[in-house]
Amino acid sequence: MPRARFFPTSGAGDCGALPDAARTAAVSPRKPRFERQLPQERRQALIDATIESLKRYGHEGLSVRRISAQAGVSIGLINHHFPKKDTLIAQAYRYFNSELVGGVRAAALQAPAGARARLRAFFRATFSPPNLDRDVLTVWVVFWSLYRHSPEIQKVHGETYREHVDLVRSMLADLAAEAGKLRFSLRLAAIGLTAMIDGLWLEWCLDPGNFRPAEAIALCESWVDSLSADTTHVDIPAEASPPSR
Amino acid sequence: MPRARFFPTSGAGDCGALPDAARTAAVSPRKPRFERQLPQERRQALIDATIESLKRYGHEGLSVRRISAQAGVSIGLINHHFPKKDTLIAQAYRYFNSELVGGVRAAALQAPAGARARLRAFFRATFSPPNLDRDVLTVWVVFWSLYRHSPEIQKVHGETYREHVDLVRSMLADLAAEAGKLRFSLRLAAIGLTAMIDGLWLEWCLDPGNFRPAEAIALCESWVDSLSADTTHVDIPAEASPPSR
DNA sequence: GTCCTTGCTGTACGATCGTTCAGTAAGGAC
DNA sequence: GTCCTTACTGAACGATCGTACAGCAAGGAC
Repeated sequence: MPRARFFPTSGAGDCGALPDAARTAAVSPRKPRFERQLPQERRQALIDATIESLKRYGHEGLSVRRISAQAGVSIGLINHHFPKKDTLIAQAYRYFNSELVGGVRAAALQAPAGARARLRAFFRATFSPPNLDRDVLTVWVVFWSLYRHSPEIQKVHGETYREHVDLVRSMLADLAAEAGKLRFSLRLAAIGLTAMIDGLWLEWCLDPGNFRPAEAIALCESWVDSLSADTTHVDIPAEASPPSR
Repeated sequence: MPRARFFPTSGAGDCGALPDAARTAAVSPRKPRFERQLPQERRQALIDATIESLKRYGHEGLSVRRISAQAGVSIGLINHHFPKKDTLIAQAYRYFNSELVGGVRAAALQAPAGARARLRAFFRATFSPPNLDRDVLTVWVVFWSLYRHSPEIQKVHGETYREHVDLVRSMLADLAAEAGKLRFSLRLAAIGLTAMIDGLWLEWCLDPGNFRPAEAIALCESWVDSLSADTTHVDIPAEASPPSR
């Protein structure tokens, strides 16, 4: 799956109406009204158009008319390639998430060896484009708003979110192997770091004027510092129903 | 403004159709078809119904038909009390936010004296009902999805979010006065703590099985600990455009 | 060239949306 | 009791939604 394709150059958004010259004077090699594409490619183009439409119009960008206009195709083509609109939405959500998670994962993996270096690269990728983009929040929030009443969206969310947490946890596990016992259990440390990252990302997207990306990175690094500092281990009081994972 | 009114008992949701007995046999003291209310009270009832409708139906709960059904009134009444639907939505958002912020603020203010005690009460209020409720996220996400294209929502968000950040900052200022210099500037410490809180709250609402509220509180307390621990002060490298606040 | 597959178009349909408005009736003033 | 104000109802409007489907046409097979 090719990456870095979030801003498709294909969809012009003003398609559907041909220039007059092409209709009235049907002269010479007669330009075709549309181009056929392989189903697989057309489906990806529709997914790209869906994400772009959400970026532009927010929740109103979810309609088949907006999406088809963005993709430069007719309304009916969506139902030709996807049984229902919801199927397209869910697949767009999956693609959107996998692109973002894949980006930060790749940044972490190709960093110099060592847990701290990998974490640093991970933070830098998280707090820079294309991840740190207000449009990403716009799109994400629309998907979230479908969460409670769409099992498809729930399924996709569960899978991609797990990917993200596992990435964070594996890096913290490496850190623990290098620096000794952490202040929290690995599980809790991953939860806390994920919360810090998500919260900072959310705050920045809502109001980018509040702080600079470098400051967000410094806050994350500092939290990791305090994790591996050899203070007393914190024990959480047990309760009735301990979490399963 | 009375508090603890998030689950109005008024709107039954099945109103609109009267029982047959009340229509056909017009006997005796003839029950009135509806009850007049003061505009102020009816407006609040519609705001309550809006929030309840969003909790139940998510984004689909935004329609005037769902809201009026929830409130047990006719469709036209909404436009009788609010010029446009968006006005009702914005006012519901304001009320929703002020209730939640007001709750945690009250909890912090009536805690025993001392910065740590106030922060502890603040954390406990944040990570317990009615704040820690999946329905709250459902409602919030719908409001967020309107953010980018609604100046009204943006205005309300800016005002109530500022309230929240100011509350966090004042408590951290007290902490600094008691415990000496913090690891970060007051501004950055407030940003980090807010991020940790919001991130944990978000994670829990998306998947309550992941961790217990007590663990979230422990993570927050631990972060405050590391803030006031007298390690070296972290300086963030300056950049081109420093944030204004 | 002709044929055939099928990607693709675009109208049509019923449902639901936000808003309007003419009319009804609740309930206090008197 | 009568009158009057106005909270309230509910049908109707045009716009837009997701989906269905009959027909057009691109472009490879031959």
